[in-house]
Amino acid sequence: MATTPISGRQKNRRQENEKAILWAAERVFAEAGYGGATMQLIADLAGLPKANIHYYFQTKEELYRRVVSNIFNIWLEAAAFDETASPAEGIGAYIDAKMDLSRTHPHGSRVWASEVMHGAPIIQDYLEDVLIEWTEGRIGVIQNWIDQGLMNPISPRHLLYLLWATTQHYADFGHQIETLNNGEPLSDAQWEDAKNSVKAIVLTGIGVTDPHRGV
Amino acid sequence: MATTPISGRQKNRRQENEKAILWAAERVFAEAGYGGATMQLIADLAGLPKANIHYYFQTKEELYRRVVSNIFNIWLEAAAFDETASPAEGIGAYIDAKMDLSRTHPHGSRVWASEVMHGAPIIQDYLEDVLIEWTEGRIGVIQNWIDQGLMNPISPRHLLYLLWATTQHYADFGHQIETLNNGEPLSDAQWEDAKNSVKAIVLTGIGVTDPHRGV
DNA sequence: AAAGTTCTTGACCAAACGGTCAGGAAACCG
DNA sequence: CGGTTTCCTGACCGTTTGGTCAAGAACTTT
Repeated sequence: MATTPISGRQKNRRQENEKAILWAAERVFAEAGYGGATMQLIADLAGLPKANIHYYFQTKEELYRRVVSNIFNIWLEAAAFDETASPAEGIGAYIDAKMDLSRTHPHGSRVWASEVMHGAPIIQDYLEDVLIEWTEGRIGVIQNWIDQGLMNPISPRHLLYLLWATTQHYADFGHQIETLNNGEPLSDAQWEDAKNSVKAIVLTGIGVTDPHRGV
Repeated sequence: MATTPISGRQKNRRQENEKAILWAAERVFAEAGYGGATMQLIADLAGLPKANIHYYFQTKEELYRRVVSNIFNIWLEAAAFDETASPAEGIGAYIDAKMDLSRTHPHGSRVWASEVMHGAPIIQDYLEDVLIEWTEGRIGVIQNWIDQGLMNPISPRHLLYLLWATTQHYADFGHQIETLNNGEPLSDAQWEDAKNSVKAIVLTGIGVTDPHRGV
């Protein structure tokens, strides 16, 4: 009775090992890039022999693809906005959500950025399917807001690019930001400051003022 | 007399070869990352045997360092703003200049982004010396504008980050933007559109309106 | 034209890479 | 328990990598 014979012990182990490998792979791919990452480094960080990594993920590319698609799904699920909200609420909440993602998932953001920067050789299909559809949906929402006179008539597409660029910058260029912050990571207060600054510029820029603040 | 025996023929050749190698290296590093780039690929693209590359640049790291520092210098020289201009003129021109750089030097921008994203292992000294100084100077300029009441009191630092992020996004994520543009590169008109959209959001966002346009 | 310097290059390493495999250990199931 | 499947891993392999080298070609200088 000391060792409770849990049914599905193997299944648990499998999940844990896959999780550990994906966790390690995300970090190694983020720090070294796809080409610079080695299966040995991933194995060491995951605390498993290299051959075991290949038992769960047959090739480096398969492992990488899993890492990238995980990130993409997190990003899609965690951050969206729809037409039920006002522009100030919708875009404000989107900025908050994406800034939080940059803080909690910086490695993932960097893997994604690296992949896109190098021409998206592995996940081009994601771009062409899911991302195009998502983007066109959001452009429609913003255009509706404009048509209803709820915000300035700026190009929805370029507004989206500005939002992506700015929020992800805090993850992708986190090292540069840290260097410009005396080598220290941003504190809680500094993250709040960053979020508020971005929201102040963008919400004013599109002609909606934060309803909870006078100027 | 058919072949004019130019003195310094070797010197010319040296310059041309170094130029060709740096040109090729910038592209290969941008497309494959530091780890994924191979000296053989660079050699092939430069049209020289691999051993010759090593004659001009002893190691891969030395070549890479030259590429990155070239980019950094172009970026510093081509884009700046000082207090002689108004915020609208200064920041507007800065956006124009950086957007143009993103269009004309996308590879360089990507190499720089990759390097910073992976923790700046090679050019950390640049970040700590030149970039910190440059940034603090620009923050001072913006703070002066704010103190004189010429623009809204937003955080100069986060405004800079937003400007860097947004303008460089058009180079670093150019592939994604292209995919979202039916696989076509942005046309001249679309680039103008992008520049105007960014300027419209940012200049309105900081409380200065483009003097040459009514709302 | 001879001597000296710089440049060029095919052939060649040692090291590191992604991936394989056989055979043993552990867990599951009847 | 015994049979079957799943999991684990040290040793190994072919390939590619960054880098070297020696011998010759090209250019410069005297």
